[in-house]
Amino acid sequence: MTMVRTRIAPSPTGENLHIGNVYTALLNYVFAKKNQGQFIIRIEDTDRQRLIPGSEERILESFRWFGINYDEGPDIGGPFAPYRQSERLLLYQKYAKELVEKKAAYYCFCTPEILEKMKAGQVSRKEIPHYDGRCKNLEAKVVEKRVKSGEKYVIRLSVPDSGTTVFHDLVRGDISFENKLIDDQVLLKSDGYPTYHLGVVVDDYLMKITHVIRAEEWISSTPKHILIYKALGWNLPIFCHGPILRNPDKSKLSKRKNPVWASWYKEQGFLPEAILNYLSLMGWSMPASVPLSGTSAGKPNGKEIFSLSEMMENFRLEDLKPVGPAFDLTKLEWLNGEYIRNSKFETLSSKLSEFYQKKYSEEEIGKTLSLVKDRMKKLSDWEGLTDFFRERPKTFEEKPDQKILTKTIPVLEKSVFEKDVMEKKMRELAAEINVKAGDVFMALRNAITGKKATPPIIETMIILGKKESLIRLQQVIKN
RNA sequence: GGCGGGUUCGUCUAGUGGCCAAGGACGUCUGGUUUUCAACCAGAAAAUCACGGGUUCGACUCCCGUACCCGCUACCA
Repeated sequence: MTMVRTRIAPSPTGENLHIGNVYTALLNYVFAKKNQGQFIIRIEDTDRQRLIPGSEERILESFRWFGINYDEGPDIGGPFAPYRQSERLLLYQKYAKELVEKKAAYYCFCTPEILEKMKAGQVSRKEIPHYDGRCKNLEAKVVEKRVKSGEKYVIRLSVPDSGTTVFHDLVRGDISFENKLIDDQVLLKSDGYPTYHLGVVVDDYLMKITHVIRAEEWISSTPKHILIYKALGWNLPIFCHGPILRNPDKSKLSKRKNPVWASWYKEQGFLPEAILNYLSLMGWSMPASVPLSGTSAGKPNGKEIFSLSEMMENFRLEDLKPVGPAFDLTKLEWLNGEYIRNSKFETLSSKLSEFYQKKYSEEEIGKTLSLVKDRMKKLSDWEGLTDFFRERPKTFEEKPDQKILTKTIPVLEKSVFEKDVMEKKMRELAAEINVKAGDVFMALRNAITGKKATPPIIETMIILGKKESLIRLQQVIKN
C-alpha cells in the first residue's frame, strides 16, 4: 500500500487562518496520521489581487498554535519544495502548454471587456452564462503569431461537449456531471499565474497527494480537475468532500455572520484542544455498532470530550457526514469550560499568564485560581472574575448593608483569618443579631468586592488579608 | 435559471427494515446542594424522523416524486 499523503492548501487572502480551514486541516491531519502518512501545507497564493501581506505567516503560526503539525510546508520545506504556488509558476506554465499540445486546452485572447459583453448578451437572452468557445478553434499559426506579438492571453480547459465525467466520492458515492454543462475554465491567467484548478491538480500530482480531502464547495469543480488528470495521463487521487461549516442561519460560514479567524478564538481565550475537539464533533461520528444507550453513541468511548489521539485511533473518512453543520459558539464555550476545569492547576496558571502576555505572573494567578477555575469558560474570563483582588471596588452592584457590617467589624478585628474560625463567628453573629447567615456573607461580599456574585467571601477575604479586608469594610461604613 | 449536494429535538448528533410510541450532548426550564454566582447532582419540556406516494407482514431506515435549505455557476479560492 502506498503511503498516505494529505494536504491543506490555504490562500493567504484573509486576515488569518479561517476556522473552516482548521476543520478541513483537522480531517486531513488526523487521517494522514492515523495511517502513518504525511500531512503537508501548501500555500495557494495565486490570486495576486486579494493577497494580504503577512497572512501566510499568521496562518502558519495558527497551525502551530493548534498543534496541527505538518511534515512539509513553505517554511520547513520538504522533498517537493517549493510549497508556495507563486514559486512554482514555470511548472504550471509547462503543464498548461502540454495540455494545449494534447488538445485538452487552448489559448484564448478574449479580453475582460469581450467576456463581459458575452455574458451580458447571454444573460439578456436568458442563456446560461458560459464561455462560448470562440477561441477554441483558432489555427495554431494564428495563435503563435498573436502570442509573439505580445497579445495577452489565457489558457482555457477544452471541455468535450458530449459525454459525462463521473467520479467517486468517499462520503457521497458516485457523482456525475454532463460535460456539455462544464465551462471552459481558465487554467492559466494572463498574468502567468495558474487558477486554482490548474494549481491543485499539478501540485497534488507532483506532491504525490493520495487523498484530496476538502469541503463540499469543491464538488462542482472536481470534474474539471478530473479532465486535467486524464488529459495528462495522471492517476486520480481519492476524493473526499466533507461537509462545509455553516453560520447559524445555515449559509456557508462567513466572517459577516460568525467569527471565523483562528486568531479571534485565541484572543477570546479558547483552548486549541477544545476547539479541535469541538470541530471533531461536527460531521463526524463512528457507526455505533453497539447501541450505547445513555451515552453519546458514535463518539470515542461514548463521550463527546476526547483527545486528538483518541480521534486518530477511530477516524475513517467514510464516517464523515455530508450534512453541513451549524457552528455553535455556545457549545464551544461549554466544551472550553470543561477543558479549563479539567486542566491541572499549574498548566492552567501558566496558560493564563501566557494568555495575558505575562501581565500577571503565574504565582499571582495561582493565588486566586482555585477560587475562579470552575467559573471560567474562557481564559479571558479570569481578569473580570478576579479584578477585586487587585483593586478596591469603586462602585457597588448592591448597596452593602451598613447595619450588619458595623457589627462584623469588631468581630473580625478580633478574629484570626482562618476559614473555619471566621465562618463560625459570622454565623454566631448572624444568630445574635437575628439575621440570616447568608445576609451577613452578602453584606461582606458587597462591601469587599462591590459585586453580587463572587467566589465564597471568607476565602476571598483570607486571600486579600486581614488588613485589606478591614480597610474595605471600614471605608464602606464611612461613606 | 442550470448543475451538484443535503433534509432526525432550537443546535451538534445516535439510528443501515422489527431492539425507536426515536437515545445522548449543548442550550432552556424545574428541583437539590450551597454564603451569592458558577461547578456539581436529580428531573422536565423539546423531533407527527421535511412532505406525498410506493415496496414490505413491518420503514426514520429501501424506491419515486415534491418542497425547502446549501454549494457551484469568476483571468477568487
